Amino acid sequence: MTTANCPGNEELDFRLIFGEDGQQPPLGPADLETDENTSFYILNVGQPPLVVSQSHSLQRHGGPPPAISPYLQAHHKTYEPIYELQDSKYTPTGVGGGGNGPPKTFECPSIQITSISPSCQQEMETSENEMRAKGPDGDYHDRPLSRDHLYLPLDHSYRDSSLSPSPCSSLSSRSWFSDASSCESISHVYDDVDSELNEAAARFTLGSPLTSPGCSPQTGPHEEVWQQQQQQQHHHHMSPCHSPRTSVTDENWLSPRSPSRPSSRPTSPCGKRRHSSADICYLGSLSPHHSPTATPGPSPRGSVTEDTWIGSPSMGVSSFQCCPSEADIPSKTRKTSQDCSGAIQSGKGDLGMDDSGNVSPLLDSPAEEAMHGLKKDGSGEQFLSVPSHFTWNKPKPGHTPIFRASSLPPLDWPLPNQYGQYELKIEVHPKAHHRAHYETEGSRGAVKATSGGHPVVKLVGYNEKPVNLQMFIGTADDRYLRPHAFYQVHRITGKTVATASQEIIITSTKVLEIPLLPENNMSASIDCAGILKLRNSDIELRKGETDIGRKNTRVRVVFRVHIPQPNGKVVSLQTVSIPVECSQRSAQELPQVEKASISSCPVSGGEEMVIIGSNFFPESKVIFLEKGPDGRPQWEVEAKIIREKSQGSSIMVEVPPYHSKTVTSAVQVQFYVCNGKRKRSQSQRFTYLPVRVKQEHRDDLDSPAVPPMSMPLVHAASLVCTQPLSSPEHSHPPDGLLSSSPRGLAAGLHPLQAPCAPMGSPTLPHLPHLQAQGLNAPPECQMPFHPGPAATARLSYPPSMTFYEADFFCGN
DNA sequence: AGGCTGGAACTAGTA
DNA sequence: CTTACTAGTTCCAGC
Repeated sequence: MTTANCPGNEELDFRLIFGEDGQQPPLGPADLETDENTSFYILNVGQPPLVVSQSHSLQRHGGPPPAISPYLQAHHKTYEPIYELQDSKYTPTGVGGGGNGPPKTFECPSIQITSISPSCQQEMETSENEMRAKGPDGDYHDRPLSRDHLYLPLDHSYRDSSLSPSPCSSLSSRSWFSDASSCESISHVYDDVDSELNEAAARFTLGSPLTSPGCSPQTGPHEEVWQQQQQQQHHHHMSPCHSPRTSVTDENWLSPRSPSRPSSRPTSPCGKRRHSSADICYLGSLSPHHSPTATPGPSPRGSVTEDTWIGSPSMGVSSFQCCPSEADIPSKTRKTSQDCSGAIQSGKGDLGMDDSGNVSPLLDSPAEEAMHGLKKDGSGEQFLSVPSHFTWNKPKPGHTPIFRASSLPPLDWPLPNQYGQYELKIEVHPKAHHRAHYETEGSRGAVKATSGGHPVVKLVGYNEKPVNLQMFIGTADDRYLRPHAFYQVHRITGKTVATASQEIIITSTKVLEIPLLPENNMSASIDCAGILKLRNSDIELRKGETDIGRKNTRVRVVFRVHIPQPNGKVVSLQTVSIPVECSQRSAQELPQVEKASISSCPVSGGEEMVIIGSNFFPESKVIFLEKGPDGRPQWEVEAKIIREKSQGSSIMVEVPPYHSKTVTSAVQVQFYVCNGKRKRSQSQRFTYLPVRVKQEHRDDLDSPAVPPMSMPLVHAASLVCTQPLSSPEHSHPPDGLLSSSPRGLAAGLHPLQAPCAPMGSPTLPHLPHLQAQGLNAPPECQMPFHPGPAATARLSYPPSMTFYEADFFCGN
């Protein structure tokens, strides 16, 4: 969807599409309130409440419509056709569809392009013919596709195509999206569907996956759903497209690759596909033998069946994203951010498009922009960034995490980890390294904890009945937390796995659902979740994908729960793990900072700071830097390493003096450990304090009220004076700044005086987006948070020295 | 036999 | 244009 640099393509003028300023059109999903009064998912209200068919393909093959989780359904944001059960309970409805009367969905804010690249026309015609061939009885409408409309990918087309069994897909979504349609129609539809929403909410409460499969053997909607989900999985296993390596697992089924690819190493001996035009010009082809993505050949893994391709939610859009122009080339490899400030660089992240294309929360604060800028600075990686004036609506600070059961928040929607008496906490965090496996590999096992066990997640404050813990793989960059484009959670099964789980797809992201049972104290050991790496080339070729895969190998594990409330609504909480490095190479080579002894010091510098981490070598350097608004370093200095007090897992440095001694407020800078060119740790935040703040800060640091095991994070102290709290949406603090104890902040306390709340604790309900950025600290500091005893002993650190968790700021 | 691991070969892309 | 390097992906072998 990147259009800024599409010579062969007609440029999209988003200002025209979304109105001036890039504002989204009225009633765009993200624009809708999420409170009790409205739903930002109104677009899906027309969907069948409980069971919907998942994919075109399944239907096309005459198979029964597999069930999907109500969660899944609820998450289907719907720029999609309405489906009706195949057994004549449901058939696609929508404009031109088999339904009589108007569709009960809302037109999405799809982007329409008023021309089509000639190079794609032929394929378009082919596709069109196929579409027509389906006829009204099929999933497609006989209404010819409008060539005058190019439906850009809603987002994550790869995942949409490959992952989602969602009914949302689809071809019909194009037809359904009438030429004449617009969001204007929402208003009159909404009234009609409101009651349906309520109904769906009621059903959710009764029959949602909140009831785990392992729970009471009651029959009912939930059990039905579970069974249907099992059937669904079974169905996929019965897919005609089997992997030569393994059976068709969910993973395979979710694979983006076309079944027609002859080899898992499709092109070069190493399977690297080139971004050739031949690969690129796939658009418009709806042939089941042609991947909607650029993958030219079949996958031996049989990853994606014809069914999944056809039924993929993005088919309705991505396959018609014509124009094999530069837009098809991995846009991340282009350094455009500087050049096209006037043009919109689109894509999931940058435009704030969420998984299904919804305009989603986009953090657009100055700080956020600064963070965007930070990326540009990287040596070699220049990420497309969002011009500051293209800021979509985002969740309003202060939103409560209360949602209708039928309109659960998108996966990239910020959620607190605590609300009221509820708290979702990660009691044991995953290890900082987990080598993800490729599709061409076997599983590399479940994510483990440092202790050797597995991550443990617990829901505190609710013990009434089972709820499902959702888990997915999120990003770990400096932008807002969202599903990771290049990694998916992978369900691990086997005798070594004790925790039940099931996979569902939520807007093209694989989500593992794990029951939290009262008998287990609403706690679960996550021994059933591995991480699958998707090939960068597959992802980057997606339309609309702006995340770059290269060196984007860090993830965070995201956990969510939706706690049912008596009123039929749910409280949605989310917590995220520490960043997890998933690359073999990176894990071996990149230095990693786990914690530091101090988070700040006076501008005069000179204090000793011990950095604890891994992959520290004698040649390692510690660099302090400050970046300007454009993300470029304005000040950079190497800290003096005290070699005699450094060793393998720790480095002691002398904090260099700040370049200006006259600052009147705290200054946020960064430091990182560098093992050489391109071998940097993640940047860590550090704060230089003006003199007047110093004493106060030191007092706090020395305060015995701060228990070693529950130490606020490194940057906590920096929050004191740097960011106004009154309007975080307007003065978005940098990520690290978000991590201070909201509890303390909310209470007006110095962060270090506050109890140790997880970073981003929802006790600051007006800062939900902060937590969503994923920089909340390990709630209970499972990481070695206390002063490392060994290190302390060996290196004779001051007894009072306390280490602060690295905040894993990714501002490289 | 199959899953899990660690290691490394190999290649495309980049500097 | 060539070369060296980097990082991603695949394969192999062992447990």
